[in-house]
Amino acid sequence: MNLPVTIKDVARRAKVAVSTASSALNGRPYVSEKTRLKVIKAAAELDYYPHLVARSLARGQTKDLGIINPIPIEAVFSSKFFLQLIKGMHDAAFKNSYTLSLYIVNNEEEAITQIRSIVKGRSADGLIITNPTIKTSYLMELKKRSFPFVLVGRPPEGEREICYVDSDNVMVSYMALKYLIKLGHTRVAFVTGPNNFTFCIDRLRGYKLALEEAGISYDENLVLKCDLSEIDTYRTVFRALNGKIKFSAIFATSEIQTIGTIKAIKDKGLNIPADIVVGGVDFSLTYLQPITVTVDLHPYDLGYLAADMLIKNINNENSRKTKILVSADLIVGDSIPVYDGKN
Amino acid sequence: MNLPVTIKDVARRAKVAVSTASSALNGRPYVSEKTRLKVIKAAAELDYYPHLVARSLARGQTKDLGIINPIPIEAVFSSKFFLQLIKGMHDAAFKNSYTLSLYIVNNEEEAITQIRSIVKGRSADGLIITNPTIKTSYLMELKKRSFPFVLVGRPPEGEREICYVDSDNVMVSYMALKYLIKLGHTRVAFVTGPNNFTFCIDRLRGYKLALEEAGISYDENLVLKCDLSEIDTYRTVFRALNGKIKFSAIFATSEIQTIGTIKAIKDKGLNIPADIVVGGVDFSLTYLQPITVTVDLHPYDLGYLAADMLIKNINNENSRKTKILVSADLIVGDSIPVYDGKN
DNA sequence: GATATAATTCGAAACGATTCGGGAAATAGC
DNA sequence: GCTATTTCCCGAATCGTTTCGAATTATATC
Repeated sequence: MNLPVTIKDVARRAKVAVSTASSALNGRPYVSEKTRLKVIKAAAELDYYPHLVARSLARGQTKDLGIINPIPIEAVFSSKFFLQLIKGMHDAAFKNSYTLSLYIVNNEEEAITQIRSIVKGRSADGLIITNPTIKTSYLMELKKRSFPFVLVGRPPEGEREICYVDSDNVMVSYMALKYLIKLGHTRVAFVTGPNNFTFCIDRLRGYKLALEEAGISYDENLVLKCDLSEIDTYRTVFRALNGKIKFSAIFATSEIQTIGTIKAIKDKGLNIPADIVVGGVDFSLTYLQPITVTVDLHPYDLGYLAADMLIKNINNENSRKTKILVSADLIVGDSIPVYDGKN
Repeated sequence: MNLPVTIKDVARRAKVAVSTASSALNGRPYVSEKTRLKVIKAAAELDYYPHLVARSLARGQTKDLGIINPIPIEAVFSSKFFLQLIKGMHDAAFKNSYTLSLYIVNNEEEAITQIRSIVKGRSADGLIITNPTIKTSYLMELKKRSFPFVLVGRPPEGEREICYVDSDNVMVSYMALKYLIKLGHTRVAFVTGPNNFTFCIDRLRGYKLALEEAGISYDENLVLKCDLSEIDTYRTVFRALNGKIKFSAIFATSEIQTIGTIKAIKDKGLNIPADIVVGGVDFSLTYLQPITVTVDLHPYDLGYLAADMLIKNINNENSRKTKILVSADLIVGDSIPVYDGKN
């Protein structure tokens, strides 16, 4: 009992051909108003809903966008940045009647397998890849198959004609550093991630640039490299605070790292900003600890624009635009927003 | 150019029928070793990969599990609980060659629409619904269509024969409260969520039970209800700390609420546990503030078991088991684990 | 009222796999 | 060496849509 009702049943009940029923339900032209109503009525009476898989096969598109994040999810999942990024993507997708599939993978290797399966199995119409690294193999493959995809983050050096949405990452740290330097800090620790992430490369570049411009010599010891997780950041910063390299300010280059940094400082028993001045990225005052300066990357916009760009690509209305930079905003201490879950 | 290669191409190249090629590639019996190798070779040479949508249609199954969380994602997305829950589901799904689709919705209404689309459009083989509320309409619908689904959380009172995986939520708060009472606290504030979530109902029950057993009278004013977000918890607790109702300990009934609670206390300038004793759920010491007692719900297990149960349901090997309770563990202060991203 | 044109409707062929049933070929049994 | 089984392979049907072109009907034109 309770057999699934197909468009055939609808057609039969409305006494029209299957093709007519299909046209009627999809609002295509050349269907008289009379039969359209007849079909719609029949469909409603039967509680008909199209079989999405069958539709995908027939139309040659899934109306689904895949999201792949090739780094451990714990390094990303608990951040407001990622949350807002996803929300932005969701809204853009939803507006265009696309669905979002967030694929869970544990590392880059799994990500590559997953990408291959999606592309070759055609289970999504396009792909958004967040946190791209400098690895190019899978990008090449996507390009070769001309499968639509968009990066959130800059592609590896040398890769041309790859669509991406990114912050101007050089600018991000440049702005923040410039501000900290203006406040008189000459020794600013720089917390960042591994060098295979393009955004880490760029932000280090911005850091150096600001120092250079201010005539401050670059001290490699001030660069604290850790993986992108909160716990590793926490440990690294804690260790640095106990070390002999001194600094009066510290700047962390991602939301999660900012949080890890703050926690390390507090656990060390230091006061912010009395003992040490903190700068961060995407840090929002849900509560607690104000910091001196933060950079807002507008993750919602990044996500929205990425999904939107991808959809345009899929529909070949890309207008040749292959790159979108979302400008970041410097936010000084007392105007750091309270995060309340809204965008 | 670069036309997608189908099984037809493989069959042609291997000089066999399409059906034979299919059987060979799917490892079915009654294919001679010779032709099997021939087909596999041809497939490899052509870099063949099955069209997943077509396969789904033919097989009548998508091999995909949908996950729906009918509350705002910000109330869940940034928690380690949810992260581990998802990881558990992923691992169980992966092991059984299922894929996971995490649907992003903003509220219960959107969730219901989404569920309907998935069920009627048959775009997943089963559904995991987290954080179920007492609303029953969509559960009825799922049941009526006999669509496989599993709740993470207890179904609404009175709903029979619904599969679910849950903690023993009465026990969760009962245990914690009992411990706090043993420490001498008679006035314990209880931070919880709205009464339309089954787990909130149960945990309040456990709270009352522990009080009753200890002969402490229940004071409604000590129950701090807020929505499940960190910010609302923060505000509610902060307000309570400023109010005239006094309490020596406070227990928060979810990870996010625990965090919000701690932050409020610290911002209020109080010391934990000197000024106030804190108990929480799923709180892990990534850093910072030790608390007196926490309850570990084992979210990874919850997720794993939920996905596993769902898959069994889909394959009709459910062995009549409709309910799994994962027992929670009480963890006292100095043994609260450091969260490092592992399970 | 015949013809040209436009509006509808329909049947059939896709989409790319899987699966069922039947025949051909190989093996087994005696 | 003949029949009875297996084993193997194939063609055709199927999954539930959409879409293309042909066929039909209605409307417009003169």
